[in-house]
Amino acid sequence: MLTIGKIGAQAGVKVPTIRYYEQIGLLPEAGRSAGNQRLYGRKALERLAFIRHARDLGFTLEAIRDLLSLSDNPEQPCVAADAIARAQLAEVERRLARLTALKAELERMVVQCAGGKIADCRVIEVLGDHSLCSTDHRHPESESSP
Amino acid sequence: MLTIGKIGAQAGVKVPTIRYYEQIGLLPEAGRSAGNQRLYGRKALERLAFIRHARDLGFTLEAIRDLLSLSDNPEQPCVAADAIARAQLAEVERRLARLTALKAELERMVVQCAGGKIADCRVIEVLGDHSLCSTDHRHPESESSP
DNA sequence: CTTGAAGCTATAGTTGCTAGAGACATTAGC
DNA sequence: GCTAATGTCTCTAGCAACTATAGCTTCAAG
Ligand SMILES: [Zn+2]
Ligand SMILES: [Zn+2]
Ligand SMILES: [Zn+2]
Ligand SMILES: [Zn+2]
Repeated sequence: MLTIGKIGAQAGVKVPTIRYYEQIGLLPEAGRSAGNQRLYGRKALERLAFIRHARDLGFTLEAIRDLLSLSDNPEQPCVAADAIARAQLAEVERRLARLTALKAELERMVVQCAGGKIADCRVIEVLGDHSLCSTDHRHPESESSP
Repeated sequence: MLTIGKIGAQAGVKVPTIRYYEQIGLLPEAGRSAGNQRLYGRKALERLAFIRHARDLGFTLEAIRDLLSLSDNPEQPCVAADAIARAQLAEVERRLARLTALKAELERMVVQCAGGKIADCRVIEVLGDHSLCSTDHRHPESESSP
């Protein structure tokens, strides 16, 4: 049996994050020691590692919740799991396309600026006027998460 | 003079977002009509469009705050503005690299799964074991070991 | 047996908004 | 002029997915 700090270190997840996962029902309530401290076994560690890995791959906690409940029923067909993975792939491809456009725009900005006064700064100028951009990088969506 | 809904439509920013920007000091407090409604002029519209464009390019509000205060001093050198843009470019490139690895991993997962039971699902299997991955796609910030 | 690290609960903060409630202002049609 | 529809006002709360703090209790090493 491992303490919360130990599985945290093993799975690469911070202690408060593990408690958070338990709080939102992603991890089952852990058993407790005589002194009320959480104790985990091998199954809990595997589950936590699964969550961590899926988070690393950009899945939302909601998607992970579904994946976990699927993986708890090994006899079911895996179509649903594959669909979640394909949706995540599509999402990653969307972000990739957007970031590629952003990169081009930012490169143009920094390359075109000759340095000098703010009044002549190409960065400031372009930021103030999208028509100076070379691509249509609009269409706002999550650009921040992973 | 434009109402909040009008500049919102012109700049492509939702009304509550404009009020939020004012609240956090990104936009100056707007003048008011006799009936206490916000009124905006051309300068405010330009400032809002600047913010919107910078957001579209992925800048944080904190970076935008700095860019705005720089652009308010046109005689200053633009080194600081260029540095912010280059930092943003670096950030975009970092995300791009990570998303590219993620895309490869997700593609591998969905391609390798033959369909069938969850017990044999490659998606579930790989999510449970990072050593089955072909790249090191892990999130850098989350990993800080002593 | 003491001390310091690790654990506990509970609350609040982060970022960049978005949604809702309930009251007031403005405008269009009649 | 009047009414109805829309627009705007303030305020609060909520989203994801944690992270940080405060003030305790418990555990393990020396
Ligand atoms: Zn410049
Ligand atoms: Zn642009
Ligand atoms: Zn499968
Ligand atoms: Zn992996």
